[in-house]
Amino acid sequence: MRKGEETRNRILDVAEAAVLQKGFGGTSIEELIVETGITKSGFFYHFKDKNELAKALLNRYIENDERIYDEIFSRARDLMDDPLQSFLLGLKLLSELLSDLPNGHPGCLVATVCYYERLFDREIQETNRNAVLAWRRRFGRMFREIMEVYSPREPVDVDQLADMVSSVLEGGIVLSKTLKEPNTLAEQVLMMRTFVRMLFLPAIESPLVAFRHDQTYGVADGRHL
Amino acid sequence: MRKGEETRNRILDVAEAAVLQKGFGGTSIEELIVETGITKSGFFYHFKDKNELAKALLNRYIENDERIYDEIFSRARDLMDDPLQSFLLGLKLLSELLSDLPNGHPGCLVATVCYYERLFDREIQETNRNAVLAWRRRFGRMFREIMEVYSPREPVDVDQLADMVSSVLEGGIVLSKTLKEPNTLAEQVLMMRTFVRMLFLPAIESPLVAFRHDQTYGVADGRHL
DNA sequence: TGAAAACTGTACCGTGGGTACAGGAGGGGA
DNA sequence: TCCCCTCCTGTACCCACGGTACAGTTTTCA
Repeated sequence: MRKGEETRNRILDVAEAAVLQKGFGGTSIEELIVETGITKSGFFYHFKDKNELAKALLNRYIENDERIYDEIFSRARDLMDDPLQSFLLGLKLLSELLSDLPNGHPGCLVATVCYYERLFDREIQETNRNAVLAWRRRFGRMFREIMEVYSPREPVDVDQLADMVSSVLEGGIVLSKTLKEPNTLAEQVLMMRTFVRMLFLPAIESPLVAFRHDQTYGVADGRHL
Repeated sequence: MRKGEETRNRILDVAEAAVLQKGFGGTSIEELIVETGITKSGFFYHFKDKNELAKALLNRYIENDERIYDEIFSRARDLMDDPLQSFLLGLKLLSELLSDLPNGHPGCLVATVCYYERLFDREIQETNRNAVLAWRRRFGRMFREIMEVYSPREPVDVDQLADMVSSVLEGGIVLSKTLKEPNTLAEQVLMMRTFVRMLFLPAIESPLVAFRHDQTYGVADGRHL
């Protein structure tokens, strides 16, 4: 029971690293069992086929991903009361976490599955879709909270704004990996942060601001940091 | 000569569609020759191995990609003299082109290669890297032109800003494909457009703008965190 | 100590990537 | 007319890999 879980996780660890580098099709079960130090029979004891492995891999990845976002943004929430400042801090923390990764971000399994879709069953595709929708809900929720206090400088759709966070992350990973510039991803997150800050905070703080906006409480909150 | 080119292109067409749906590892030469209506020997007459196919595929894709951007942004340049307005129009045209794709964007080969890197030789990885660098140069050039006329509301690094256009495109493709929402990609491009507009255009057009700008620039910017 | 869990070992099958090579159709130039 | 070159087809074969089947062995833990 205990032992089984452990071996299973070791396989998943090895598989995840391999899949993110070579894709599912490029990762052979053979190499996984060699690196894990298990036999072929042992492998198929844990996963009845490659699709089953993919399913477990994706679910584990998504859970872990969610956990990380939970931690970061709840920590940011603890440090900042204002929803905007808290979100901005969250993006900062995220970018720091990303730039601390020694070899850069290894890649996103959601993207890997996206570019491999046809070979998986519907269940995996649905899981993947739900993961992206969860991001949308997560960031959407945060932006809605922000909008209860601040009004955006330009009209934006909350879901589209939330999606942009995901886009920049996914795209940043692709750029970072392709360019072999580990820092590019973190920089992109900070660019997104700039966008959000600019969207909700008035650029200049001066008494004149009050004349521009009906509501000025956002200004006061934004100033003290 | 003529005939050979034609067959070769037919193979590439079939291969591109397949690879974008299933990745390189998930695409078998067998299916390509069936769909192209050619024999295995015929296939290997044109491409000595799968790596060679990938190389041709990627080069063709990148060329085509560059051509599309050239067309869009040079058309925008013809219609608008101002570099900012021209760029904003370009993004609008791009988003329209993307939302006109009947089944959504089929996927980006650069991303596919990125998530498959280890199985290709250095040459392909370099080609891919150069493609992303070309995007950076392209958009960077445009932003530099813009900055000769407009000053950004917040300090930004030109390359990072240029990369963000690529990020949003790549990420938007992933989201769009995964969610099976063809329009999401076009919406993301428009969000990027909003960002650029907000960054360079003053939000409110009133005599106060000029006044505020000189006086208090920088107070609101990133001192926090 | 005994049953269930967690494997190992062996043998086998089909598919796919890839090689080798012989040969044929068709067009274009000498 | 002939020949050569391009563009293929056909056949045969090799190995790697995914996957199945199943018998046997060790480890764990209740």
